[in-house]
Amino acid sequence: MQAMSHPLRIKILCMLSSSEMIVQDIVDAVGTTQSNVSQHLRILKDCGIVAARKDATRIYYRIEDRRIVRMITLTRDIFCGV
Amino acid sequence: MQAMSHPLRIKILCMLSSSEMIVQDIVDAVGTTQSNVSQHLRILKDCGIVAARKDATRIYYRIEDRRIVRMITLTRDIFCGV
DNA sequence: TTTATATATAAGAAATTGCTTATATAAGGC
DNA sequence: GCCTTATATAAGCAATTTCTTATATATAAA
Repeated sequence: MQAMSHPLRIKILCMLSSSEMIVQDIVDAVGTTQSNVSQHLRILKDCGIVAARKDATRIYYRIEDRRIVRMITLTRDIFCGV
Repeated sequence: MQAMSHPLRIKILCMLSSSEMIVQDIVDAVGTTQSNVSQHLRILKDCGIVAARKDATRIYYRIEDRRIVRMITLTRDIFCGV
């Protein structure tokens, strides 16, 4: 849960809860450095919250567990107004 | 969400999700100092996650929002095995 | 084989968080 | 009033987290 509770990581998880994304698109969307995003993704991956698949040079990240998606949705409902 | 994601605060919220409690009982249950618990409770209160009511010298803490309870329950389901 | 693109990792400074210790406040009992 | 109990707050150190900068790896393209 601590892994999910960083503003940037929540933002990433919100995006990933609708579809998988490659790193570069996440970088563009959140507006920070590639290195920073990579490090946050690693934290999420190490906890098993996201999974990655490789396609040539690109790496797609996604949320595997449907319950994590539910949790993100619930969080958004509560804190971003229903 | 960050406010909820500290081990001790999750423990406190788990307990509060079943019933309101006074500070001293929380202190006894989690096994740390009174000061430490007070500080964690303040963080939770400042975010509006818990509310307090006073009865003479005792202060009862509780979770007001049912959705917070749902969130704690969901978290427990996910991370403590269904 | 060199270059460019996509991503990951390492290292260290800066910022934040958490805990401890000490003190403050408030209420009740003597 | 003074003592005790319940709780809160303040200050400072320790630990953790975050971001930046630099470098590494891997694949594709030229």
